[in-house]
Formats: sequence, structure tokens, C-alpha cells
Amino acid sequence: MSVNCKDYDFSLIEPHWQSFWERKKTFRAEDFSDKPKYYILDMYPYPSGSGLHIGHPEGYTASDILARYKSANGCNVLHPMGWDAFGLPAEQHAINQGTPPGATTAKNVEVFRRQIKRIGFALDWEREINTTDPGYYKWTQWIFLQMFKHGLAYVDERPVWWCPALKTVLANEEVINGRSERGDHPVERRNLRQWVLRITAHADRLLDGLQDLDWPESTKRQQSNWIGRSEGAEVVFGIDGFPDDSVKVFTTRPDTLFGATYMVLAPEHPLTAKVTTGEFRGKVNAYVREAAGKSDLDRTDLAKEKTGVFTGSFAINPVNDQHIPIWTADYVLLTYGTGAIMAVPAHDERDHEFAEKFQLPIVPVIEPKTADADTALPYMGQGVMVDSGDYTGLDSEAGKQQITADLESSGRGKAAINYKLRDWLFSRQRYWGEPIPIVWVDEETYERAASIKKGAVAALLPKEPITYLAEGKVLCALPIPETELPLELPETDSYQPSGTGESPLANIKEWLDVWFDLKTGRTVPASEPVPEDGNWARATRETNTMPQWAGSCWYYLRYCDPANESALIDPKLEQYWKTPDFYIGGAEHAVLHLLYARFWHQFLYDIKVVSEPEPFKKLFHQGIILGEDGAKMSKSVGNVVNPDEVIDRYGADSLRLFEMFLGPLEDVKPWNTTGIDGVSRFLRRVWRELIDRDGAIHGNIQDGHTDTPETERLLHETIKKVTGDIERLRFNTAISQMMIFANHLQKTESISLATAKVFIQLLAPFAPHMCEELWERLGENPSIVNAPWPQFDPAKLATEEVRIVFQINGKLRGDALVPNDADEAAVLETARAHPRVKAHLEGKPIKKVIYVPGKILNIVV
RNA sequence: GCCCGGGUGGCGGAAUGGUAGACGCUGCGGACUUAAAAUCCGUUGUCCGUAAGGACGUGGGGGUUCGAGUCCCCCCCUGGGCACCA
Repeated sequence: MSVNCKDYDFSLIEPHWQSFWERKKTFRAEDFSDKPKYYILDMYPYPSGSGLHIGHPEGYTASDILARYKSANGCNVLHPMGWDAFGLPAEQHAINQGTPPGATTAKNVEVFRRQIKRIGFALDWEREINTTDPGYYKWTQWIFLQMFKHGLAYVDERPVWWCPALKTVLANEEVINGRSERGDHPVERRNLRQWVLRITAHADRLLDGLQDLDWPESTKRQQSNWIGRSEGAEVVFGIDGFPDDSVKVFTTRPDTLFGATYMVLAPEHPLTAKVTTGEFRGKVNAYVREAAGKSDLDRTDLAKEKTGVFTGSFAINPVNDQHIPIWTADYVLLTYGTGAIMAVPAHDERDHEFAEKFQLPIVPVIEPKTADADTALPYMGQGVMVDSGDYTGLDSEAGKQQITADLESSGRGKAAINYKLRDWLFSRQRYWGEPIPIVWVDEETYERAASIKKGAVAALLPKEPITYLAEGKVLCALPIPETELPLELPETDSYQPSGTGESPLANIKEWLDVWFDLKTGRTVPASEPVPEDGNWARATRETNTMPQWAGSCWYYLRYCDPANESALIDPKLEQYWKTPDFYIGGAEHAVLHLLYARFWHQFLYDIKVVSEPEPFKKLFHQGIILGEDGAKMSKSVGNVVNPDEVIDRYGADSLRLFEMFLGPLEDVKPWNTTGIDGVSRFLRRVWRELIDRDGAIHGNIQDGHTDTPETERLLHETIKKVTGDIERLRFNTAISQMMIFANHLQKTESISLATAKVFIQLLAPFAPHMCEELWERLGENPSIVNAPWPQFDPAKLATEEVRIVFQINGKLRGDALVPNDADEAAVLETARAHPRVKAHLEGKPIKKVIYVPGKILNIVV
């Protein structure tokens, strides 16, 4: 039923059709439909307290246009929405205001849902998910347990970013220039017990898998750089005076081994203290202490000037037995390679800078091959080896192979590959995250649990126990099996961090200390008596929670089977929906989310939960919308545009249309308040052309009317252009074309009803509310979504005459209409008759004529 | 420093090597109106010219081509990512 209004009153039309779609479940995705499936995924939002901002509807509108277009093309479209709702802000709100994070989150989600529904997206709301629902995070925990079982999760005491203000540990990626990403507080290094995921085990697969993905090249390159694979060799150096020790270094240039004039150990390298000789001990100790106190920021960004001290010892170069001094310097990182380098100042920039400063010898061993090459040192390119013993004269590439092979056969080295990628620090000392489903027991208890045949706990144990040393006692990790999941967050009144590096959960004693059934994994508070049946032992729960990335690593799978209580996803549904066919979201997730999710997906592939090796075949990044002043929108600058206000004033269809009309989807572009008047005018004009002042079909729209050839051609041009532009996500030019058609409509006496309907169909994915209303008023049954997408007829695009442009020496001098099939001679004749062309040809012999049929005739004189 | 993008009217932007500036905004002039809003018509790259027309014009400099915003080389500016990764 259409809306009772005569004018284009979006405030009535939009809510009407939104409720129609909801009642009729218009956008419900049908499991196992015979239609081809098309799965469109938006990066789901974090429901912040400030509500939807103008950037959200950009990507969502783009995916929505595609969803509606695919539906009209006969696809069974899955287009879901959900909430990435764990995270620090709700917890900080709890600390400040005392409101439980769950309550804050629920409220924020409600606001987001209402705001998103107001924009009229073709979403299947029955599949809505929320990462903080126990029914959802049960499976996040389940995946963690599988990783635990397969040896991909481990515990390590390691230096991490500690933020004193937030009283929590941050991941590398949450630290920007030595300050916390959230809150901008200073951070420092501290050693803490952490859960770590072995993402490095997937380094090669994560790199190789990129190849076949239809992703923006820059995003692939960013991931590839992040993984940072480099090939080279590990070389073993002896140490003079320490016959039982040796130092391994990693180098990508084994061909420069003869140019190694000193060695550097990272200050934290275990051998640094050991090889330091008496007279240098004081200096070295002081240097190491100082380095330990420095943040990575100080060690990298600010340390333009290289520092370091000599240890007093000498390393022995395996290729020529040369003794070279061993230094320690903080430009060598413990966490990359072996934490030690051979320094080749003639062929490495950093080593060169260091050698110059400390007056260490610089020995060139590679000569550029081309004569005109820059011979200044350091020379980092390839070339011919010189002063390199038996290898002298070899090409550096060949020398690399040869030296590596020789080192390998003499046991003094081997080919090696290194990555910049580090294992993923996976624990957070926070309340508002998924609890890690682990309890800690002593060694003896662990043995008991491991020995229980057919025990749910024993079935999840990794090959090697995960242990750590606490106050002299070894503690072992036992999993809480699936039957006991979800492990829900306990309720509490205090969300304050413990301040000791442990999460607020550590303060909840009743939850923390339990009796644990070593067979089934059941738990009972330790304050209660031990249950009589079972294999009970005392245990302490893990208090760390998972990082916010966890939930988003697999959410796209859950949309396919959101309510399943017995599996993450039903295999049959996984087979049907597979992975998203199209994924859209911000480029800020180019590395982290997209890399972590790929890692989890690859793991799920290995354990046969999913059947495709990669989660996101096709990816697109929408650009950021800036404030009207060209600056990033921010509350403090006061240039934030609120979508609710835009909808109040112009309607959701205008908002959608304008977000798409601003410019290319992938571009960063400024908002423009007056610009929205243009698209709003366009919509009102379309309405007025089709609907009379009394609300009925306009008199100019006539059933059975024969359109002029011009109208017909323009209609088919528009079908072609809009269709092609949607396929290529070029929505701004699709809208331009529809504006051109509307402008024509206005200048045309009458058009057929059929033509009007086709035009409305083209516009419907962009402005769905108004088009549903018009569709019905033109006599069709809703929903317009179900009408098959219009096809253009190439025959209708052809014209009998074409405009040929005349150029003389490449300069435009006129044009004329010529018959379609005119040959060069005929066109040239027409051109020569053209007064302006004639004037420019006066007295000049024609040297050459270039004729491009249908386009141009260029006369060279 | 390294790796990616991007520089086109007053503004957002459009242009398979073939009419640069589509479409929209703004500005200006006009119609309708008592008035306003809304709507409609015209106009809007720069310079010369009354006009017809001409010259110039896609960050700068060179090149390829009958023809370059588009392809090649050098440079400048700008946005993003990484940053002592051996």
C-alpha cells in the first residue's frame, strides 16, 4: 500500500517502506536457495557512544546498492550486519561512571541499530550478531581452544607495551609514536606473562595467499611488507677466547662476508654480558642498562645518532678466520633475526654510519658492474665480488649461493629466511573482552588430567604443556572444553584494573579460584565443598581476556549460521555460503584485522571447519569523508556532520544518493552541505515528472506511448551506463547519467509508462524508499527489489548519423553530422566544405589525413 | 629514508590516446510571486575582440604521436603506509 501523500514527503515515505520491508522480510537471505548466492559483507561497526557518523553510511550505501542490484539480477543475497562490541571505551566508561560495560554496549547498539535502520539498508536483521553475546563468544573461545590444542597458542614472559595511565598492556599496533592509540598516554616497556598466537607459523601462507586475492594492490603490498619476508643466510661466527660459544647472525648478503669488519650484538643478547671482558664491563653494563630503559621510540625515531660500545672480545669470520671486534649497539634489535649482525660498513648504510662514527675499518668487497654507477660508499647494489678470497670475480648473486652452500657443508651456516612479522600478542589485562578459557594447575595435576582417557580436557591438550613459573612454582594450562563454554564474564562492581598487570578479573576471588573437574572441565567455586563424583582439583582461572580483534576474525562465518548452538557454523551452510563475495571497509584495516582474520581462517581451513583457504576474495576500501573544511571530522574541531540531522532535513534517500555522488568511492573527499541540495532537487524533480500534483500518475506518463528515438536511445544508454557503473562501483557517474536522463524527461512532452518504470528501477538501489513508492504508484506490486534488472538493447543505441569532429594539425576547427557508414573520402569532402575548416586549409597542401570512423577527422597540412 | 596513491574551473568532480571541464554545487542575469520559499529559463576556465572568431589552458620541464589530462623520462607539491628488519 502506498503512502497517502501528494508531494514527495520522505518523512512519511521512508518509515513506511522501512516497516514494509521489515514486515515482509524482503531482505531475508534464504539458506540453500537454488538461486546463485551472493554474500556481501560490510566491516561491522564498533558501536561507540557517539553514534553513527557520516563515514559509516558511505560503505554501507555502496554495499547496499550492490546488494539490491544483485537481488534484481536473480541472486540470493546475504547482506548482514552486526556489532564489534568488545573494547576499551565501554570499560573506561564503567570505570568512570560505574555503568556495567554490558549495559553501555547494549545502549550503544540500540542507537546504532536505530540509526542504521533509518537509512533503509537491505539488511537481513534476523542474522544480526554481537561479539559480546555469550552465544557468539562461545565460539571465539572455541577457536582459541583449537589453536591451543594445535600448539598455536602459547604463554611467554615478554617485554610488552605497558601503559601506566590505562594500567594495561597494549599491542604494538595500539602504540603510535610511543603513545597509546586510545587516550594518547605515554607507554613503556615491561615484562609480563602473555598469551601469544603463533601467526608466524603462517607467514609464508599469509604472503603467498595474497597473490590470488582481488584486493587493492596497495593493501596487498602493505600486508606483504608487514610480513616482511627476506631470504639470506645464518652464519656462525666463533668467539676468540670462548671455544664453547658462537654467535649466529642473519644476513641477506652472505656475498659481503669478506667485508665484515665488526660484529654487533643487541644489548639484550644473552652473549653480550658473557663476552664482555673485564676492562669494558663497566661501560657495557651501563650501556645495556640505558638501552633497557629506553622505549622503542627512543631507540628508533630519536636515535638518529648511532650509539654503542666495544665489548673487548673478537669474533672469528668463518670464511677467512679474520678476527673482528664485537660491539653492542641498540641499532641491532633482539627481536629480529638472531639479535646479532655481522657489520659490513662498505655495503650497508647503518653499518657505514656506525663505522664512520667509531672509526672502524670499511672494506669494499662488491664493485658495481656498470661503469657509470655511483661508486660512493656504502654501495648497496649487486655487482662483482672483489677481495673475497676464492670468490673474487664472482657475480654477487652467484657468490651468495656459493658461500651459503660452502658454509652449509662446513657446518658454519645455512640458508635462512626471516620475517618482520612477530607472533601476535593475544592477551589483554581488561574486563570487557572474551575470557580466555584456561585454568592453571600445578604439574602433578596436569599429569593427572593428561592421563584421563577420553577426557574432554585431555582431548584438547597440546603436544607440549603450556607452563609458566610463578613464585618458584611451575603452573600448567588446562583448557576449559567446549561443553563448558561459553565461559561467561563474571559480574562485578569494580572494573578498575588491578594495576599489577592483571585484569580486573583477578580481583573477583569467587570466580578466580575453582574446583576443576580434570575430565569434563566442569568448575565449581573453590569456596564450595568439593563435589563427590569426578576428578576434582584446585585451579586458578586465567584472568586475561582476548583483544578486540578476536571477535572480528571470524564474524563473517557466523552470519551464515548465527544461532547455531552446537557448532560455529553448520558444514552444510558453510558449503552453501562459503565466504563473502564482496567485502567493503576502511583501509585502516589493511594490515591488522585483515591479516589476523586471514590467519584464523587459514587455521579453520586446516581443521576443516571451512572449505576455502582464504576468507576475503574481493575487497574494496571506501575513502574517508572529511569535514567541509577538508580536515578530518572530529568533535574538537567541530566539523562533524551528523547523519540523523541530514536525514531529518533531506531524507535518507538524499543522504544515500549524496554520499555516492560526492566522488569516487575509494577517494578521500570532503563533505559539502550545499551539494546535498543538488541530489535532493534531483529526487524531487523525478517525483514531479512522474507524479501529478494530486498524487496520481503524471499526465505525461502514458501507457503504450511510443517514445521518441531520442528518449529510447537515452534510456538504453542510461541502462548501460548505470549497470556498468554499479558493476565497477562507480556510483558517482551512474548518478550523473540518471540526472541527465531526468533532465531529458523534463524537456520531453510524454514518455511511456514502461520507460518510466525502467528508469525507476535503475534509481531504486540508490534511492530505494522513493522508488518503492513510485513503483507502486505506477501500478506495480512491491517490492521493486523483486523486479528483474533492465537490460539494454544495443540496437537502440545506434544512430543513423554521427557527429565527426574536424581537426587541422590536431586542433579543433569544426564538426558535422555524417551518415553512420560514411567513408573517409565522403567525410573529407564534408570537412573541406566546412567554412572554418576551409579557411584554415586556404593555400596549404594536405599532407596527411587521419580518419577515425565515428569520431574524428584530422587533416595534417 | 623506503613503498604506495593523488595534483584538472570558484568548489566536488567527468573524460577506451581522439571535441578537456560531463553531472552537480556556487556565483551572476532573468521569469513567476505583494513578498519569500519552491520552481523554471539563461549564463559561468582565462585572455583578446562589439561580434564572428582567435590565443592560452589538466602541478613544472622535456619527449613519443597526426593528436597527450591520459604513454615515457626528470623535477616540485601533497595524502597514506612502513620505518635501524641486517
